[in-house]
Amino acid sequence: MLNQSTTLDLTFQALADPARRAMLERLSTGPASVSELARPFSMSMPAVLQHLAVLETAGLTLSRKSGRVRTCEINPQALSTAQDWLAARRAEWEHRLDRLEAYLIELQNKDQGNG
Amino acid sequence: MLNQSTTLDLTFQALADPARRAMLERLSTGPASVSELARPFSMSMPAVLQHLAVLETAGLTLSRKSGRVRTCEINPQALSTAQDWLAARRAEWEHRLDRLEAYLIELQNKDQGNG
DNA sequence: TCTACAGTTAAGCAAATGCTTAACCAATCA
DNA sequence: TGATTGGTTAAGCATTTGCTTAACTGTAGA
Repeated sequence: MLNQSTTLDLTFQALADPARRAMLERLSTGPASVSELARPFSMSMPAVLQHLAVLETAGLTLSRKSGRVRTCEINPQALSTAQDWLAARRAEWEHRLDRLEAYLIELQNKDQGNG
Repeated sequence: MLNQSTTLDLTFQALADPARRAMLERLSTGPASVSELARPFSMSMPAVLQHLAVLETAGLTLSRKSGRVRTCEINPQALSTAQDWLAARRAEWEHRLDRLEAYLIELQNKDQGNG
């Protein structure tokens, strides 16, 4: 098991490329072979393989080879680490904004009391 | 307004670096100056500036300069684009798994009927 | 068996990243 | 006014990334 920081590095890095996100979008509707994943792109096969390796290393996809066909699919546990991190950041600053708002309302009420 | 793909590229790319994530974590608890953000790192000032530029270009942070101090803060609208994309992917393949499960249960019931 | 298909490996290259040092500007403060 | 603080710019450099072409392996079908 890799540490949290490295997992996030690999995950966000993998998601930072439009070709890799397109592949993930395709895979999120069901498994696909390497050449099926390659089809929408005007990119050499080795380039596609490299993108798939990035996704798999990040733990976002899984693949198995049967005969001469390699079938790729989404790793069901994936994405959640990234989602969790984003949700945590969001929760923190929303909490802060809530407190700020509460403080400003409190100030306003005091002002009215003094007016 | 940039197109969706470019926004996602910049956002995920920005989030792919542990130093930038640490800065965002700090900022999610409230605004901070550049040198305050730099303090936890053994990194030159220009390096910190570059990380902050990446965050700001991705729209994840905002900053304003007053006197000689630049104050940075989270851009409240940020993160949501990334979160939305992740949530959509997740919804798609969970939907697919649900259908697969339903199909398998159906098969099982038919088998029992035939047994 | 021979041929085509699906995938893989290796080598190389241009551009992008993440960092450094050095020099510099502008706002405070003694 | 002169030193210090906070930030900025420019230039350079090693590494990584994303791609290419060329050569190759293993499987399947005629």
